[in-house]
Amino acid sequence: MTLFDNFFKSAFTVDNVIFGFDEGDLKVLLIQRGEDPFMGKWALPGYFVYPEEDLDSAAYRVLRELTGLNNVYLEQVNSFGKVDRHPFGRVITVAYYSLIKIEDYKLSPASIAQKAKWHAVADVKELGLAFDHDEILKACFQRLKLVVRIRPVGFELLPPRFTLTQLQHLYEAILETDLDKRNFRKKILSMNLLVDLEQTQEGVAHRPARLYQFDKQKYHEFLSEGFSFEVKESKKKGGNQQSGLRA
Amino acid sequence: MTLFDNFFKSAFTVDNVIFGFDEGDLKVLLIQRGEDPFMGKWALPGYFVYPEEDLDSAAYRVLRELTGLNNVYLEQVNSFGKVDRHPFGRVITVAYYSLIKIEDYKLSPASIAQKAKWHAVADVKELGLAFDHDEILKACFQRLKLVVRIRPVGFELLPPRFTLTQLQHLYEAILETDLDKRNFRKKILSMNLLVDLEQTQEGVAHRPARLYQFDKQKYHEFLSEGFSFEVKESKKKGGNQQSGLRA
DNA sequence: TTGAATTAGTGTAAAATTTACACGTTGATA
DNA sequence: TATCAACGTGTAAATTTTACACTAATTCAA
Repeated sequence: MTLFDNFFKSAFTVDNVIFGFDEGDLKVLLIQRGEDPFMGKWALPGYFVYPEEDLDSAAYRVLRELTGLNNVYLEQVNSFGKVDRHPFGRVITVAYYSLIKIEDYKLSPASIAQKAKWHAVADVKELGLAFDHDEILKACFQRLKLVVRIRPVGFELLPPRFTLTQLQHLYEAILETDLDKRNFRKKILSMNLLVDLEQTQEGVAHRPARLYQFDKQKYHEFLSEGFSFEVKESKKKGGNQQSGLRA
Repeated sequence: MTLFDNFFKSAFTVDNVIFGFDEGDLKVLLIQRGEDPFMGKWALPGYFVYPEEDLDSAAYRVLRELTGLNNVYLEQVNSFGKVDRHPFGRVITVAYYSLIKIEDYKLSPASIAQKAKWHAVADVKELGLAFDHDEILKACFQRLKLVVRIRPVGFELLPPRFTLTQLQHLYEAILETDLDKRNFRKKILSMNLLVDLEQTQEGVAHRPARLYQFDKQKYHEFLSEGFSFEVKESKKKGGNQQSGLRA
């Protein structure tokens, strides 16, 4: 309550949906509120935007303080500003989502203080988050579903070495669907973004899978070329082109 | 300057990129600033968000006051909050874009007072907008390019009756590309959203084109079904599915 | 009245992409 | 050494996308 006095009638915050991937599940890092409103409830990590701070910087700050990580993928999604979304006053929040490698996450003082914990996204529906955070999570998850079709997000979410099955499970978790193994592999390998490490898993009670890593070089080429929604250039000199109209 | 005193150190605004389509060009409604900063420069219409007003409502209000229109397509895109984006203080703005039928737009007192004028989007680059409005316009235009692939935006931007060539020009303007006439028609007509009015243009100095209108019924079915990014359901009972991974 | 100008309207074949689908392989373990 | 569990692989059909060029309808000017 005290903080609000510093922020006039309305306040400006960022909330961050931090996605990770582990044990076949897409997860989100939540904190447990230690004060009213919504004491004891799970919520998205977020904080006020300082007067001399850009929005993106604020989102990075929240992420860094909680996870110790920086230089990760972070994207603004939407703003949420319903008049009554915070019971104590007018609070407008800008929602971000970020993708991190869950194994890189270490318990920080902030994460302990805020009782941060990973939750499977699928389980959060029943949990019921504080404020309008269910809605924010939904919007960010939706956005991730879009982005996964354009950007190879595995690079951001998986450990350096991974199997194709792990990658497939990641896509299945994000898209909330089953994928055909052979078609998935065909597609992914045809993108030429993966390097076959010619190593195999160890210590699994079945045929061990090959390990792959992302080709960082090609990944960045990929992003700079084909991004910003490919309208394929025609081969003709005249520049006749054709659009999908519907993907 | 006086207004800022009412809004403490930081202020929240909405800015609205109002798109229209006319004479083969995608246009945007700009106002000419009558005061500092950026006096005389063109800018996006926008205004402060009132304390008791939702963000969307504020965006609608800006749109309504300027155009007299309501019940149009309006979508939030992003927030812009760089510390120095406004020379007089911290102003965080939420950007919206809306699609209107340019022929429905009537001069309002507000549009006269603010010297509102339609500009071809292509020409705005050279114009140079106030604040970071070039960036905002770019983000909204980009978003429109995405949305046009999923949602038949012609419904929002064209007059009730139109020719297929007009529709094609609209898509070409948005996608900034040329489309093949036959392929375009094939695609559009296969969507089954158009009604052939069995009328033709009049008063044109060439073969007159057929007129079409959107089938409002099917348009709404279309939006409720296939929207929110179609992951096609498999025909199998088991639920095996296949994604594009890359549109 | 005629032909020149201008835009409308139409189909097909090749290429590329997507989809559906099943079984032998490998290594661990009991 | 047999069983278990997940790995890894190819092909054919269906669908979608792409490339491409001429005739039709109307106005206008000679």
